[in-house]
Order: sequence, then structure tokens, then C-alpha cells
Amino acid sequence: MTMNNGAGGRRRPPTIHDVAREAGVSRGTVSRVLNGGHYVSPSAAEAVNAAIRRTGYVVNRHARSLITGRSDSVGFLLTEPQERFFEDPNFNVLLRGCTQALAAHDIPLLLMLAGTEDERRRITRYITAGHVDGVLLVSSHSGDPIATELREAGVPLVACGKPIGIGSKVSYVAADDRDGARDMVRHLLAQGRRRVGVVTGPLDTPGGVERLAGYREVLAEADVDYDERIVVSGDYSRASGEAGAERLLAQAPDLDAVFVASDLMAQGVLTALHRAGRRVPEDVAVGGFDDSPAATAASPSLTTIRQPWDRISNEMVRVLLAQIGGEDPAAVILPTELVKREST
Amino acid sequence: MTMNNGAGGRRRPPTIHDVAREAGVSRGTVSRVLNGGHYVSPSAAEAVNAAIRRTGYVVNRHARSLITGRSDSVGFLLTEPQERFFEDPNFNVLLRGCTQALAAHDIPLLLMLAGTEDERRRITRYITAGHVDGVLLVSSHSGDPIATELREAGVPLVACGKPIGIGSKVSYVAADDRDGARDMVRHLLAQGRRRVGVVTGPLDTPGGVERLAGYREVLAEADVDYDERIVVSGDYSRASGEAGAERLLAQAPDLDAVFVASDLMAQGVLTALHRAGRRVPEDVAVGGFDDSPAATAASPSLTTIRQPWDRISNEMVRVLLAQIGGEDPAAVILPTELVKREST
DNA sequence: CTGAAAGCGCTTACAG
DNA sequence: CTGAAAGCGCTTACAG
Repeated sequence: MTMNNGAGGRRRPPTIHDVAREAGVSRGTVSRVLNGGHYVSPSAAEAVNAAIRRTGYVVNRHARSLITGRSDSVGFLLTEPQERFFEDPNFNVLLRGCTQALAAHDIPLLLMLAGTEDERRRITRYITAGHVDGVLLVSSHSGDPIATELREAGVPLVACGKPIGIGSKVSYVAADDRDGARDMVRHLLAQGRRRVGVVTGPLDTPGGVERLAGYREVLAEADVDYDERIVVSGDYSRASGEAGAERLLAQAPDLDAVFVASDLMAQGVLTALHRAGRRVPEDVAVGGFDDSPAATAASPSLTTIRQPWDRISNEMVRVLLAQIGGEDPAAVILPTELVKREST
Repeated sequence: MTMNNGAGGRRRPPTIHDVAREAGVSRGTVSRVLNGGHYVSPSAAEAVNAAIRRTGYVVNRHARSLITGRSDSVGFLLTEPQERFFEDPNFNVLLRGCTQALAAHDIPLLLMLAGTEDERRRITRYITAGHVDGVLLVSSHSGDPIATELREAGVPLVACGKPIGIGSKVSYVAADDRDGARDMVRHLLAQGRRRVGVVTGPLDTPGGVERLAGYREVLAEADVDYDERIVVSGDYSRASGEAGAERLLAQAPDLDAVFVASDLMAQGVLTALHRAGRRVPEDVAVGGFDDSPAATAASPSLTTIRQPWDRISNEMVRVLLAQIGGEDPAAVILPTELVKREST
């Protein structure tokens, strides 16, 4: 048993009762100090705080949760094939950012993976049973059933990226994908490139749709006809970028630039270009998206669009906590930034 | 407030009392069914199970934890500068593996980052207050104070890799680093290489020490003198591999092979070799360690030593749960495997 | 501002 | 095998 107090074992932690005795007040008063200090005299508050320090008291969250009905914890939910997320350096940045932002509020993050139908069911039950107060949702694809279920169950929810197809009224935080794409394509044109291909993300993801839209807008503004032979789609993986670039090269050998919807795919594009004997950026300029670690690891290093991951994770946490506190859902769109490196 | 039951809001979940009424038994009986079904008649058990299904009952863990003194959750603790872990693909594999292994036991994983001194203190309090039943520790460096503190507080603990300098009596799960290194160096020699350099990991980590030891052993067995000019150390990062290879090349231009203590560093070595105009594997063979995604992403792909991450995470969880259940600490060493690819 | 008391949802001896 | 009852540690009206 873990409930021991022998040598080297875990001791019974002090309770509110120990603190009350130590401070010479009632347990109710201790609790009031713990919960904001309202209706407590300065002298009593001081005595309690001193007692807390002396005893090393830490609140028992289970007891508190039992009565408040809140768990004081938050889930970080990853749905769909997880390999992709884990392969993507962005995932790490987001996970770390959210963990830290939550830690500042003393709220633990529970990592939840719902890759299979079974897991999905189990986790939905777990969440709707109130074991977390809200969920940070990392799922790019549309039609994710778990998102709909959670929303209908009234679980506070914030998605990373605008969710497609689960209706509105769900909070999300996203970079301005379209605007970022516009910046990149404008940059490519400004370098004198005239035949700019694109490797999009999956077209059932916001990043896939919006970044392509930005590309088309800028070309239209520059009076360049849309040519679908220089538009291919990937799945954000390195391999799909490589395959995409090969198709591009086959369909349009005169290509002089490629806008790639993620840095990881851009790495694949670089590989394919290298193999085809094209120099980057001399023959073909390559623009990525994300400014993930992959951008600097690539050779040549990638000109890319920085997604403000720190701000994204902070905002996700902020919006979620607000919603847990009773506020209505909100959408937050954050600006991106062009980062110039060697590949353009 | 989240405690509503209005339109779209969260309903009050059914309690054990609802189930008892529904099944026509007492709450004690329901609880017995929930906890293994001992001392319950088949008919009562059946009625309870049916009632659970009908009501959609899910146990309130807070109430349960309050009385059992267990949290039924586990912490995944990352100490020290986190960038390195997050950069390392191994981290993802481990995190995912542990999450899944725990999910099979219906135990949530709490991600905890203790990068700064402040965080360390906060997290230590949180853990020792009993908010998790045990900790999976991912910290390679020696002298980690949090590990010592947790061990002394009697918190069940399993480290990934043999902890250096926090005494014995702490559980750990590790790949057989020394043996893996021996396999790789033997393989290099078997290819006819005669001047085998090494880029070690940090020498205050088990992987740093043990892999170097394996290297030395095999050279000694082959009657090759140990030459410290062809031994350099890195910190497992790609950049340090690159720098290491440059030093190696400067100190021993006649190098015909390098054993690198991680795939990520080996990627850096590849970059430096490429820049120096050395062909891999024709001029210099490169052997990595980990068989992380970096190994296949590298070009040429890396011959490496596979760490059995799936087994490592499974074993970490198994040993931790055993220890939470009262068993003594244990060390588990898992065999590695040579994976032959293009770089040797 | 403060204390006494009820109660959150569960488990576990204790009688039967 | 089963029910009635105590109690885990806390918060929150309720009196004062």
C-alpha cells in the first residue's frame, strides 16, 4: 500500500484540519483563505498562511474537486493518425507551449490520444464524465466525430486551427493562413519568379484550403492565370512533399518557384529538386510554411512563414480557461511573419 | 458555472446512487461490482451492470481518490532544458508509447515540465502531495535534484535510462547501450574500417558513458590502440554532431568511419562530411544510434542501433505500476538491434 | 469576520 | 452475499 508513513514511505500529507489547529482557527476560515481570502481578517489570514508554510500544506484536489465539480485539469486531445502529429515538429512546440501556459495557472495537462475508434469512445466517456474541465483539441481534419460529440456535450473546447465541418460556435485559435500564403507568394513574385507551383496541405484541413486560397488570390492580383498543372496536394509529411515536387517537375519543367504549405513537405521538395539536379534557389526558389525546426535544419535553410506557436498555445489556453469560466466561445486569428533564409 | 443542466450544457452525471436505485440494490453492492465483483451474487452483479449501461455511469474519480488515497494517474516528468528533448524524435516515441501503455490501464498521463528551478519546486510539491501515484522520469543528466527528492519522499519512480548519481534503489528501463555500441563498432570493423572515430553523448549521461565504453571494449579486443584524437563529445543535438565531425576531421584526416552516439548527431556528422567532400559510405562510414525517424530521414539513410522504444515505454509503465502496487524497484535492460542501411 | 454543520460521491469495515 | 453507516478532505451557505 502507498498509504504508509514508515521509513522512506509517503507520509500522510497535512490536511486543512492540521492547518486550522496550527493556526488556531476553524477549518472554514482556512478554506476561505485558500479560496481568495474574502471575509477573513488580516490577522487570521496571516496566521493561516504561516500555518500553511509550517505544515507544508498542499490542497487535496480530489476533495476540492468532489465538491466544486471541477477537476482543475485540462485535456490535450490528439485525434486521427498520430504518427503525423508526432512527426511534425510543430506538435512539440504546441504541446510544450500549452503545458507551460497551463502550469502558470497551476493546471495540469492530461495528454489524450484518440487514434482508434475504441480509444475515441473511451476518451469521450472520460471527458464527458467531467474528468477534465475542458479540452485543447489538436485535429486538423474535418468531420472529426469527437469534436462534435464534445461540443454537443457542452464540454469547453478550443481547437488549434479553424475546424472544418463541425459547425460554428466552437472556439479556435489559428494563424492567418491565407495572409501568410499571400505574403510568401508575393515574395516569390517579387524575386522575379514567374512560374510558381504549389504543394498544398490536405484539402480537408484549414491550412490546406486557406494557404491555397492565398496563393490563388495573389496570382489573380498579378494577372497570372491559374494553372492546375502546377498545383499538387500533400499530407504535410516529408514524403508527400517529395512526391509532390516530382509530379510538379514532370508536369511543368519550367517551374522556377514552389510554395510549399509546410516546412516538412518543403524538406521533401528540396530532396526531389536536388535529385533532379535543380539548384535552390538559383533554378527554383522554395518557400515553406511554419518556421518549424525543419526550416533551419533544411539545406539550404528555408524561407518560410512563421506561425506564432508561442502565442497560439498561450491564446488557446487563455480562451479555454475563459470558456471554462463561463465565457462564450471565441475565435482568435494571429498574424504570421515572412522569414527570409537561403531557399529564395 | 459549469454545473448546469440546461440546453447544451453539461448534465449532472449519474452517481452510484442512481445506479443502485436503478438496479434495486444498495450503493455498497454497486461499489463492490465496480471494484472487482467480489462478494456479489451473479444476479446482483448482472442487475448492476445493466443499470450502469442504462445510466451511462462513469465513476467519479475524485470521490474514489479521496478515499483510496490514490489518484489513478501518473506523471511524465521532463527535467532539464526541454528544447533538447523536444528536438529529439525519441522523445515523441517514448511519450506516445507511455501514453498508450497507460491508457490500456485507463490511467491518464500528466505531462510535467520542470525546466526552471521554480517549476521544479512547484512540481515537486504537487507530486509529493499525492496528485499522481508515480512518475515516469525522463532526464538523462546526472545529479538531477528532483529525482533524489522524489525518491526520498517515497514516490514510485521509473527512469528512462540508468540514472547516474542518484544512488541505486531507483527503477529504470534502458536499452543495452554498451552492447549496442559493441555491435556497431564490430560492424564497422567487419566492413574493413580501420580508423574509427566516435562522437559520444554527454559524459554525464548513461548513453554517453556506456556507448563510449562499448566502443573502447571492441577496439581493445581488436588490438587497436585507443586514440583520444578520434574521440569527441556532443550533446545529442544535430549541431553538436556537425561540430564534432569537424573536430574529428581536423584531428584525424585519415578517418574512415565514425560511430555516433545518436542519430540526430549523426545527421550533423553527415552534413559536415558532405561539406568536407567526403563520400558516405565510400570514404567514411557512419553508424548512428537510436533508429529514430532521423535515421531514415537522413541522406544517405543511417545504419544504426535500434532502441526498442515500444518495449521501453511498455516496461517503464509496467514497472511503475508494479511499484505503485507495492513491489520493489527493478531495473530492466533491453537488447538492441543493428539496423543496416546506406551509411555503412 | 467566524464557526458549526451539511454534503460532494465514493469505499470499506461492520453486522447480519 | 448484502445493507446501513462512517468517513475520506474539502467548500459553502447558514447563523451569529
